[in-house]
Amino acid sequence: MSKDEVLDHLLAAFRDKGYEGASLSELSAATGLTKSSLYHYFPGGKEEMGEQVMAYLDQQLAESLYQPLESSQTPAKKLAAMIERIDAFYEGGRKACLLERMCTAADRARFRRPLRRGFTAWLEAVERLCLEAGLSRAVARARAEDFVVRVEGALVVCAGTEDYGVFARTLKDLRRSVLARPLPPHGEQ
Amino acid sequence: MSKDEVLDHLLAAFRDKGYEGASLSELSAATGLTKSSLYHYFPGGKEEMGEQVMAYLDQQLAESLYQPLESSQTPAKKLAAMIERIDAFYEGGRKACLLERMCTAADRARFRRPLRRGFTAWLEAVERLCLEAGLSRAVARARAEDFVVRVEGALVVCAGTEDYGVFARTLKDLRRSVLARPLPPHGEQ
DNA sequence: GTCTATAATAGGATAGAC
DNA sequence: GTCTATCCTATTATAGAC
Repeated sequence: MSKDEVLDHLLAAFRDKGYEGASLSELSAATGLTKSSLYHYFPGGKEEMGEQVMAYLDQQLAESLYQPLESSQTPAKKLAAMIERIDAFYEGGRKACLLERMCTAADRARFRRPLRRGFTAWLEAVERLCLEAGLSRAVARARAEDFVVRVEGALVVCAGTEDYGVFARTLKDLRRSVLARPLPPHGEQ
Repeated sequence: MSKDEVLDHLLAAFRDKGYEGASLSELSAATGLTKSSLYHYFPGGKEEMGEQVMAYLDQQLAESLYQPLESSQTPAKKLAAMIERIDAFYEGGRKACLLERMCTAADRARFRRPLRRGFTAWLEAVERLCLEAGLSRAVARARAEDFVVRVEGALVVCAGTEDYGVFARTLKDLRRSVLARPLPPHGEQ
């Protein structure tokens, strides 16, 4: 079995159970490898597994989410494509976000940097797209932040309520609003 | 020590470390009680602690967040007051949400119901406020969902990036937008 | 109601054969 | 590279004294 296949299974396990919630026995079952074999791949034990899984996710997201944003398509089409990939990646809100799950274990120093890196890579990718669509730096930054905030929040609310319509509605609204021209503020009663 | 004081400390521990991440030793240290004393309060062990902590949170939120929404103030003032309490409760994004943390442990049947209950109570409270402000049922429902989604998402992004400005900006935008009259859609390039 | 002491188990990790 | 067998520690949980 290739390293990437192992990482795929570990990623799924950490994402479903959380870092502390996924025991070595479960990680062993998830990969089909014995604990000892896991230690062959990851001499640093569970922490190294978590670390490498985060690096693996980072690479996966760069390939499937961020690089397509650098293509020569229109910003609107690239936004729609990214949102579609996000929907598929999180299976319509049924799968949690690894980054969110790893926040719980952020007291472990090894995870703080990759965590921040994971979020900022995403934020910056969306911000670049907004800039390309002609939004100002300040608006682009705010829209990117709102985008990531709402995707993460929708995943949490889906997990808590088991109402996966939340994710669909959130993505639909983001598709509509992220690149829209900013409006002058209006009276809000 | 009163039961509520014990629950306060347990709530903080579960919120900071997550359900699996908070060991009995830590819960013991957090409360100042020995493990055995904890079992006196919670014969069902750690699961019962988690269960009762969720019920305790439910009651706290009802008192401090939802009941004030039933007062005779204007909707705008009640919204501002709730957002201020949310800001204080989560310490400007520095404290996680217990509900979010418990989602990881949702495979334990005992937590699924209180989790859903916790989220729906919040959703319904905001929805009632939106209705009171004259929004249609459909818009009120969507605004409430967006409200909870964005608060939860902002907490996640804060935890991941350690940039607590995200929480402040999210709350500021919610204060402005939640009760605003809906606009007719406009061309979005 | 709080403690000391201890059980029983599961967790993470290692040694060494093949 | 994968396995069996094993170690040590931490974890959840209980018994029983005060």
